[in-house]
Amino acid sequence: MTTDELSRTFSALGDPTRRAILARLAAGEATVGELAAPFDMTFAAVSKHLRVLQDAGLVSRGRDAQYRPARLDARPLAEASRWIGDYSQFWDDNLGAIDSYLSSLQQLNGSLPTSGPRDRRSPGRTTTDAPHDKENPDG
Amino acid sequence: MTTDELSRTFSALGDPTRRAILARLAAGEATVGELAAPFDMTFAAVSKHLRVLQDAGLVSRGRDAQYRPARLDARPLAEASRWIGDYSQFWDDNLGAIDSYLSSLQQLNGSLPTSGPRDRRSPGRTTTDAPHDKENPDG
DNA sequence: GTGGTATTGTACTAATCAGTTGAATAGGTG
DNA sequence: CACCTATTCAACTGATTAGTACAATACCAC
Repeated sequence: MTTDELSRTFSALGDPTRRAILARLAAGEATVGELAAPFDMTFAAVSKHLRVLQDAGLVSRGRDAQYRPARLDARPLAEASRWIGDYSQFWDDNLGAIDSYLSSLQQLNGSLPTSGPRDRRSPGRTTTDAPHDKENPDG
Repeated sequence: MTTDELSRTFSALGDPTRRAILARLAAGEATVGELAAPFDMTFAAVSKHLRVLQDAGLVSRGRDAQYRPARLDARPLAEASRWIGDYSQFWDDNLGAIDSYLSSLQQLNGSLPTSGPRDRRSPGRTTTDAPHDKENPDG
């Protein structure tokens, strides 16, 4: 189903059990049994979570006798962090970006006190497909 | 059903349509119609995506006549970024943390060439519940 | 080889999800 | 008022997900 890397990463992180597994793996590699211990869950369920993390590239597995130790692979996290980082201006820049964008538009428009640019009263759609003033963070 | 904030945020980000919506909203608030335009999808579907983003706190809605303009709210992204940031040592620290952890354990163990600490040959589980050398990033 | 431990595969269930269609609501315009 | 636009609600479908139980596999020790 050709789900992109970023989607798999974020989806994998969307489950608290999987985040806890990653947290555990941050302290070093661990077996399924060790990973399953804190949870009220069968080994098979944890094994499935590991499979999801593995498909997202967040975990790689080894082999040591019966054991298949899992270890953290943080590279996809770096990519996810980079994606989120593209929005950092919207929380650490005191929302300056939004404000300046809106005020620049209201300057052109002269009306509409709080709600920004609403101009289309005709069915013909203005070509508002990609009005990004920076490149689309989604790639 | 009592899904935590972080899970909702990451799950919301796990869909490329929703990420594209956020990317569009980074350029300023937009109506459902505007947001739906680039997608081969009904308005209702986009409306549902917006509901998910809203439940994750990533989007807030306004009211302007028939329009319910959506605008980006990046605060949950900051939290998500902070969570991922707890793992940044594992990608920008040249994997030093993992290496030092493993070598310190092998130093204690003296055997097991590549696979780290595998010691439990008895069913009694060693209390390996929370062996973090930093506090659990999951809270 | 037999038995024990660790892990995964298979088959199943209940819940959630992404999407649809079509009706309903809310508001502006003639 | 009737009509049009924008959006959401309700009901439905097909796919995915998180979990289970149990069998199968892989490996080690005796």
